[in-house]
Amino acid sequence: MRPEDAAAIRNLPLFRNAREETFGALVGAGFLQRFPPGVVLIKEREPADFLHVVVEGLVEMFASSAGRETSLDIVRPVGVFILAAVLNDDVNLQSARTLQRSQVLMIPGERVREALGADAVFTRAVVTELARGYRRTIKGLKNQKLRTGAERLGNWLLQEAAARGTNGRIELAFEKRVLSSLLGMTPENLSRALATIKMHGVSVRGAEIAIENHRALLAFAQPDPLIDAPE
Amino acid sequence: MRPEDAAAIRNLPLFRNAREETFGALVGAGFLQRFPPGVVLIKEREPADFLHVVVEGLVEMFASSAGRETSLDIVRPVGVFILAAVLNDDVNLQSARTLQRSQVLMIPGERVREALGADAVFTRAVVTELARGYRRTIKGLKNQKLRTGAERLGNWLLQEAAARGTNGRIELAFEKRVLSSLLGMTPENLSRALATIKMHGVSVRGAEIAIENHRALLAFAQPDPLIDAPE
DNA sequence: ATAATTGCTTGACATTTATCAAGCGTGATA
DNA sequence: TATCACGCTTGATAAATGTCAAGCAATTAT
Repeated sequence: MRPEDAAAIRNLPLFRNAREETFGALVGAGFLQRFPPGVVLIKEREPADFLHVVVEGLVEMFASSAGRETSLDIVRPVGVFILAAVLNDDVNLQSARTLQRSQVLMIPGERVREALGADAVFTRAVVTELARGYRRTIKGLKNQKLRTGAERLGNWLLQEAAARGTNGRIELAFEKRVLSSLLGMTPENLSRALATIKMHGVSVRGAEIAIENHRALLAFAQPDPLIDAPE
Repeated sequence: MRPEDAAAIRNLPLFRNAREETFGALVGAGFLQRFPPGVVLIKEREPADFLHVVVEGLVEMFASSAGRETSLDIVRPVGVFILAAVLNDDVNLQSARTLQRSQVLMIPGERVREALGADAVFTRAVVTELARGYRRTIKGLKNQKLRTGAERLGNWLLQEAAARGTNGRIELAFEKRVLSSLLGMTPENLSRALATIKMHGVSVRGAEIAIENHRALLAFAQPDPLIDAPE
């Protein structure tokens, strides 16, 4: 592991204030692996044996049922996934696959659960991280139940633009079909939603999306901090 | 507080193995209050000052945005709500209102956060409870994104019947409009979904619903443990 | 360079869900 | 008992979303 990667992981809220031995034990027991795009890292229904940390790249969380599939989250560096399943030593509710060439640190779940008993500061960080993930998911549920597809798209664009601080210019880091699934619609409907949203201050050319008229998009999307503010 | 109520709370996974002083400090600092039906206990957007424990009755968690409203969960005795917001000392993402005459224990959030540092066993229980709530919400999101309204209804009925062990006979404990909102549809559409589902082994008479043909309902609803199993 | 693959878009249509309006039935109230 | 209020149901219609099919455009492979 490159020192800068170790530093980035150490800087995660989850590890930032953990004792040095805790961090060492967790990362020391972990495997840092590189994966090409499109690799399935974990499958729903299987036991959550490892806590995963996305060090580099991009990972899609998704789930299937009765022949349908949906994307639930995109994990960017440096982010963690299946923490809840690991802590409760339970099966995965989601699958994960790489969207780009990615580097992932896998820490044995057993070690994570051990660390809980040994390091109170780490435990407190786990509580905070879990609570955050919980609240993120509640926001996702509200987003899904209270909005139409086009509105979800509009708010997603506003969030992305705000997160990147790139003055309303967004370059999609993954396929539109993934975005459509994340937003809870079909690829066809994302195309149409993008067409609709062009009338509300957005321009689209391929993977390049730009918010030309911020005010107009705000009026259309009606963002709500209790759904859209980063958790 | 009646001794049997204290015992019921003590028996919550959250408190079961906590140290006696922890439990005493938390419950001692709390207020046990009775409310008639329809009372709003907490409002979204407001700081989460108290951890709430439903000792008796029934509480609906709901949220609004841009003029729309949806129900997110029903909390039964003995259940806890807004744990995540309390732990992160953040605002509520949901509102809560009583559906029946209810008895609610309110524990100051400050005390809960203090107890986190003082009692490792309690902290571990908080981690487990949070992880459980997290996973429950992910299941809710999958339910919403991967199914039609009628399918959600079918699976809700199967869950209820299984939870009560009442041989497929379900008596609704709250209005159908609440159920419709919980299932992510309008009251009108719940009526239609109930009509549809009569063709799949279910009979309805007012608030009395019965699964007459379990096999047929299973075939229609296609329950999935990764969505429907209790967490 | 050409061909083939792939993802995206568009159109036509079906299904699902929401909205608006009217009517029904039960339980509460006078 | 009669009336009223309320929640639920049903019908008609509209909006949102999904499906199927065809075509387009950019990228990849040959």
